[in-house]
Amino acid sequence: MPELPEVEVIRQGLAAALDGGTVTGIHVNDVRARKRHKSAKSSGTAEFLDAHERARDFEERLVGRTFAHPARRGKFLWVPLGDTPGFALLGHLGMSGQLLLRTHDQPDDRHVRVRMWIESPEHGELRLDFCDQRLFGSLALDELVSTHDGYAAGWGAADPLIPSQASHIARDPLDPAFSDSVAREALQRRGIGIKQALLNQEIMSGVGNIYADEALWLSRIHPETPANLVSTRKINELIRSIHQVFEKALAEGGTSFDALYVNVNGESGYFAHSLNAYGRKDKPCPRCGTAIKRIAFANRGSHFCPRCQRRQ
DNA sequence: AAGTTTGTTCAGCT
DNA sequence: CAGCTGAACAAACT
Repeated sequence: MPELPEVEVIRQGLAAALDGGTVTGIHVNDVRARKRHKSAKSSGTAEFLDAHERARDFEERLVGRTFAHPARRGKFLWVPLGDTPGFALLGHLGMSGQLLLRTHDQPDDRHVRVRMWIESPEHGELRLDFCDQRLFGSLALDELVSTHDGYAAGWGAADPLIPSQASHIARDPLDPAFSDSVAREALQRRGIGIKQALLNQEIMSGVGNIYADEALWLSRIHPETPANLVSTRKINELIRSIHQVFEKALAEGGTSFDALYVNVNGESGYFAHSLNAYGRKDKPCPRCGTAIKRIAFANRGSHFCPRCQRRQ
């Protein structure tokens, strides 16, 4: 369940260890963990063989390569290859993915799907383990393409180059090149519920189910209000609320952080935050005391205060 | 033991 | 083509 703040904490944690580091070895334990990786070569007919062939292609093309500085847009994280311009290791954590930095002698964590051995100029010999219980996350070696607006691709990115698989993702509210008016107009063009629009990463990125509920609670908007019926004033307030929940979570996530032990996962991260709406069904609204309501909406649970957040 | 939960992509509509 | 809906993916929970 990592959303933008959790992914950003991981990016910051990986930066010192990976920047300038060389991949001395790599092993894909579970071929499903890199389903985003598209082989450069044409592949076999059987899906099973195809997956293994692509896993081998991933290993072969990454071993011996050197990493540059990690970057992020929304929930997508990538590490450009310093010695192979135009390519980056791309990762998405899905719902349960973790990128763990370990020393060579540390015991295995659960669900290690891909392991890389790294020689880091700062920290010496390390392991980078991609762990994922539910396998919705994935790694890939991806090609870098130009950003649509010509600005640097995201946080940590120096160049206007973004992995092809993340190029359709909209900028997130913490991105220096994020535009409030572009995001507002994109939201107001849609007839779908405002919450559903927030979860669409092509309109604005980084927001998942939890922070969507929190930001809507903060700005007192009912999740099912059609996006095009939310006033400009309210949309502006909503964008400010998203900023606020992101910054707060980022500040909290960043404090308990150790460069050699990147272990930020959804669960422990969110537990540390004080949530006002998400997961608080039947508990009192911290603002007015009314019981928080939970509804199933677009195949997700939505939590809101029926008094503060009135339906339009 | 079937249902719930989560983010993204894609097929298939209007 | 743009916008939208629903299915699919995986596995640990209850």
